[in-house]
Amino acid sequence: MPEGLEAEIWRRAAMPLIGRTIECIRVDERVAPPEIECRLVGARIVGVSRIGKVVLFDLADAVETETLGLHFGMTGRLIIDGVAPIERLEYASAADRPKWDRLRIWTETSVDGASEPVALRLNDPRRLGRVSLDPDFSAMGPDALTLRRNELAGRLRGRRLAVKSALLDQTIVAGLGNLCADEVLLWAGVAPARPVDELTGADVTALAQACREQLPAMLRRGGSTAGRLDPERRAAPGRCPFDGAPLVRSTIGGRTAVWCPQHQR
DNA sequence: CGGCATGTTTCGCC
DNA sequence: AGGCGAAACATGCC
Repeated sequence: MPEGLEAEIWRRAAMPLIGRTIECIRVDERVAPPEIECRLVGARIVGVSRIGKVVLFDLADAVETETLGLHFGMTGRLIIDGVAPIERLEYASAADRPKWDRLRIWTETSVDGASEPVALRLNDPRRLGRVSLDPDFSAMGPDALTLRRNELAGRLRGRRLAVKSALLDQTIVAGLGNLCADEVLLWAGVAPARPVDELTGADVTALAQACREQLPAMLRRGGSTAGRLDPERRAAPGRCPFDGAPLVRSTIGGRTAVWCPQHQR
């Protein structure tokens, strides 16, 4: 479930780390560069930002490194000072086993305490998440939360893939995952399998508007599972929350799409 | 036990 | 060459 909305929740939760110095690091070398330890110990966290689904820690005094990037994959979650801002990840284990920690960072304030909570833990059972140094975002599309109609139109120009596949392509729009993509299509009234070269100008406008209006609303309510198509409704598609027509489940781009054939065209 | 799952990367085919 | 779809990745859970 970690989509851009979850990354934004974690970014905000990580703000208290700003100003702290990294004292100790442990990584799972299968998902993180081994040199991270010698490069980052002694560095200071000077900012926390987000691009799409990636949380970024801006560093000062690190060795040949500006930024630490956290990619959560399908089941990664962030724990800051022992607190998980998102306790339950949909489709992921509810457990939090230490053996699933892929990155641990201790800072000076966290080493002090008797209980010694780790300042930052990336806990990921399925190990599809990644830790990166100075990640390259040159190909990344505009962020979904602030997407403008013209930005979307520009990124879709010359393409013919299904609109849902386009929304999930991070080089077209950054931050949307499977749940948010379905939610945006539901609000915009666009069928997920529609090829993008057949979309009208009004469709593109509606898609961008659905992103700008619905994604922040979902963020306030708790993330990508806080939409009209909640996980229960996805699992056993009931009726469309807008018009009551039976919802349909289909596979597009290898992912499950839930949509309403009545009003999504 | 088999099937399914939020994401990204890789492969092979036009 | 590059767009696109399918498969692969890894692993827990129902």
